[in-house]
Amino acid sequence: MNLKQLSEALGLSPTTVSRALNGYPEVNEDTRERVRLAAQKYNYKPHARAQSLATGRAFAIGHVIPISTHQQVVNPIFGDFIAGAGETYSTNGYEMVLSMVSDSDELGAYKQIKARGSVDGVVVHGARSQDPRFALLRDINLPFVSHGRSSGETDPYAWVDVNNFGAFERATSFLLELGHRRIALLNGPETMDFAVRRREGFEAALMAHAITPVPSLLASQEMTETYGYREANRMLASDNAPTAFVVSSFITALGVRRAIERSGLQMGRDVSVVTYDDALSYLPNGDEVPVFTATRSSVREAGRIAGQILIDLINDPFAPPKTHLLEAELVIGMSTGPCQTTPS
Amino acid sequence: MNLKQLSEALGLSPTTVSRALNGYPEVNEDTRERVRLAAQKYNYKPHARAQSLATGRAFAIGHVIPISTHQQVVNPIFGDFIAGAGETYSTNGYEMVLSMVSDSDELGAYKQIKARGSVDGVVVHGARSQDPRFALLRDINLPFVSHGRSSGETDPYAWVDVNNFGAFERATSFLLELGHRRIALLNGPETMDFAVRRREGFEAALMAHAITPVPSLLASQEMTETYGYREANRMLASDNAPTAFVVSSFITALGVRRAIERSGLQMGRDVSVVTYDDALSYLPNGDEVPVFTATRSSVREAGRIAGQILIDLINDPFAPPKTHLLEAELVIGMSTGPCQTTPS
DNA sequence: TCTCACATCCAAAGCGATTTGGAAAGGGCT
DNA sequence: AGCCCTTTCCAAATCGCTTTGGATGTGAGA
Repeated sequence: MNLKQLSEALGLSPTTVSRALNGYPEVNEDTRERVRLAAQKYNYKPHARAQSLATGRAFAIGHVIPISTHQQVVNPIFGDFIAGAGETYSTNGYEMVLSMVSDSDELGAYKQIKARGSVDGVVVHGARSQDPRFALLRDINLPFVSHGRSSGETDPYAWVDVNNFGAFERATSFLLELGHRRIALLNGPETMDFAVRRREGFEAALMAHAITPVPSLLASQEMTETYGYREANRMLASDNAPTAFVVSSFITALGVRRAIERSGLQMGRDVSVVTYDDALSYLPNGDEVPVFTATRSSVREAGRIAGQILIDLINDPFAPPKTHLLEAELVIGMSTGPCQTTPS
Repeated sequence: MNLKQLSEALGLSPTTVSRALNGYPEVNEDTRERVRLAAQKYNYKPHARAQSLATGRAFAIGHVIPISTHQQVVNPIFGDFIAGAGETYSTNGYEMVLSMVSDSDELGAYKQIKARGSVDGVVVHGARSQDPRFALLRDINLPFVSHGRSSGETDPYAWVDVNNFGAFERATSFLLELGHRRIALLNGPETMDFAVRRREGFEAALMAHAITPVPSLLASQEMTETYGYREANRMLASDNAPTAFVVSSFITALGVRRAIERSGLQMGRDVSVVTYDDALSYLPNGDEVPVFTATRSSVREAGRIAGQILIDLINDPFAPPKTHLLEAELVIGMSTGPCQTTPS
């Protein structure tokens, strides 16, 4: 059933039917109601492609997901993020189109998306410190919102981000107050902007206690479970092992816990762990009482907000781009306790 | 730059330019080359929406991701699956459009997608045993491929699946051969077709050793980490605790390991675990030597194959629908060993 | 009665591609 | 030359919608 057929069935012109359904004022309310009922009865839905050709708007938003060319790792937070964004889209009548692209030809992917005209805007995933994508997107005039900030950027742009600096400063301070002095950081890859901010927050907290960070207690890699296991093992076996870990990802923290237990130690008593928790739906942090002490912020919520900011931007391209800084909350779990060893 | 502008720049008609680019024979090879070069020079890409309006094909494939209304869990395998499908799409010039929809109005989502004409076909995620989606999709004439089979279906349909029965029969047999007799199964929700097949494989192996399954050693829920922890804890604390676990998901297996270690036992020595492993990119099963003994099949590969099957089906709707059964391999890790306790 | 404003509806022209049905030019044959 | 067949190109219709610019009818005011 298309518009023409529907209009014939109603004895009206396509113009009137279109206007009735789109809420234009120049149509009688009785007629509008009649049209509405008929549309429902015949399950008429405007053909999206035709509609977008006529309006010049795609009513779709693109997500370009970079996949690291070498490691081929799909970021686990991605599912929950787009679930959040998807909620926003569906309530606003938008579709979501996805491109998985190896990060080497990501820029080309944006150009192509723009030329093909299949989306009204894009969400930039995994902002890096000096990120060439921002300049490109401005250049080709494609509205965007970024998940994560990019420190290199001077011009304003729309973003959603977590206060990574604050979260890691707080997590580290919490451990310091428990008496820990040798604290390790298992960070994400520092090509990512968020990872840089997290390290800075970590270091700021140490500095405030007059402690200089030890390079051997810093790691920065793709955040897998085995990464946590391997690095924690290495550090725990070293000469002066850390008494506490700050970890950038829940999954990596699972690996850290495995290493701790493999060493015959007990997490929370012998070694403390604070992890960042994206609140992934399939990785809840325990039931009533949290397993890990964690700085937590829902990535799904971030997705919801990002979607809304982008839609607002598309509707009003000349408004100043909105930004949203989420604060991570510190939840106390069973993975932290006072430092046992007397500081040397 | 659109087709008309490009044709004017070339001094040709839009018709000829279109034909040149689409490989039609009625155009001189020299002209074709000239057109090609100009298209490249101006970075001309056909406008996807216009193209699909004219051809009646969207060159896009839909994925409807059901989110369990109550628990709001996004299936973790989803990211890797669509990464695989995405590879196939991009090499074939297709886009991927995603809808996250709460499973209560999933059927409506398909109807809407069809009416809006934004995709040429859909991938059905998470096939259930009696699954109403198949009838609906046939009814509205929307090509589809299913990830997972549906036992209720009698008519042929396209699918990709893992030999779940075989994988769990094999895993269970492996444990039986190690001397285990009290074996627990932590399964996924048995509304899912794959979960039913897995239990059947598990039971078949037990039966072959003349063992009747014990209800208290069976669990069937959403496959989170805490689920594994909770259920394993409960079972290990019970009167006659299992000496081995068969687990339906890597993430759940992490919870099982946590429970084992919390009980002061050692995995692989005191209690054995075999898990199903979807080979998620961010959850590798150890480095060189696998942590878990596992039946493994890459869900990303499944995504690749599903995408190809669907595209083939779209190109030739009257061909018999293709199917693909993946075999899971059994990899031996450190989580299994001979049964220590003498059978009672 | 005539005029004007307003409410209500419609015909036709886009949007940017593909595709049908020729038209024009060139070459081979009688 | 005259005819026909190829080769090479093009004008115009089409896909399903929106939107511009009227057209028609009605009632109020003069």
